[in-house]
Amino acid sequence: MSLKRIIFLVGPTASGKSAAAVCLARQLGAEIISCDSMQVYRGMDILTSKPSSALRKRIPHRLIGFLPPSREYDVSQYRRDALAAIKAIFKNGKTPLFVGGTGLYLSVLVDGIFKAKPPKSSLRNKLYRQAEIKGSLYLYNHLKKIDPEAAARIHPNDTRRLVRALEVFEATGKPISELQKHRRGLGKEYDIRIFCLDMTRDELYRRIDRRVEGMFKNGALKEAKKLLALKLSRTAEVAIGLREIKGYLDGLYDLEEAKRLMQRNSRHYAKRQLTWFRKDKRIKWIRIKGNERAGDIALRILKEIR
RNA sequence: GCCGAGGUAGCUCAGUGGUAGAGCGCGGCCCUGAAAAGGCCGGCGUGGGGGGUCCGAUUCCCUCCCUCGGCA
Repeated sequence: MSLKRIIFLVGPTASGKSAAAVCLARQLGAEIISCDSMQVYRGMDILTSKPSSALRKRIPHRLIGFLPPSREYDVSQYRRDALAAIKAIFKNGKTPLFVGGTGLYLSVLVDGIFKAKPPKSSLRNKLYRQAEIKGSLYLYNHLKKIDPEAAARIHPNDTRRLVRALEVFEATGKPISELQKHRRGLGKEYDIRIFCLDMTRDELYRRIDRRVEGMFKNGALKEAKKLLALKLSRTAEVAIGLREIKGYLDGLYDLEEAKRLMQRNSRHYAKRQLTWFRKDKRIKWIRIKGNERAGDIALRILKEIR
């Protein structure tokens, strides 16, 4: 018996995933599941370039805009929700097609995550306070004693990961490096195909600049104002665009500068995404030329699948 | 045309008689419960062109070119 198939279409921001995905989904008889840490939030539409309602009418999309931006959300919850979505799609007799640019979400699905209880904010806060008072090196040296393997992989300045490793140890009594070895992802049970859209850096950066330009024409400022008035979750509040526009609203610089910063930060983000995808050798790269149309891109991917 | 200031990294600029830095940009990388986050690494350079002095010039001298101010 052959394994059921799950397709992933990933790529840096502004590479044209959404449109290509809908074309591909039609050809495949697939339904789309978003693989994006920001598009889960309601009311963050322009800033996250959610697929248009026209696209979403053509093919069902899941895990988009279903959470208030005040709600905390993380990889583990995403995994749970994504697995449920996969189940539902198979039940419909369709193929799940994941589309998005959040590399961590992708690998947690494919490679799994170790089981753990949700982090306790009291413990986490305590560790951050320690880092602030005694410096992250203090945390690092502590980690080195209890989990040298993890310490070897984490840089002494990477407070976030140091805190996570220590918090896991305090909560479970086991080193995180040990727990991380026990992961089980979709890769074992399904036929996983991963495609990444790719183009020259110049072309990608041009698209990013254009996209940000378009966001402002479509009301990014108004959307950001509305969001900034809310109490945002830790994830939602760091969406590209919010900090930059807040600076403008606070009178630190003009709107042009806010736009420039958004473009630059999006470029940096895209670069990090590419680094992440590059190291995953399972990925099949789809090199896009000039202004290749979504339908043609989908066709090329289809050919690879069959 | 004359006077003044200046031409050094993609940009803005610092510095030195022993082949050059900083910030930003840019490039590479790490990453598994905040990931559009967080962290690490890298100077990427015919020092405007040509000539001279000197063991040695980006630095001193001459000349040409260019830019910006002022006077015409």
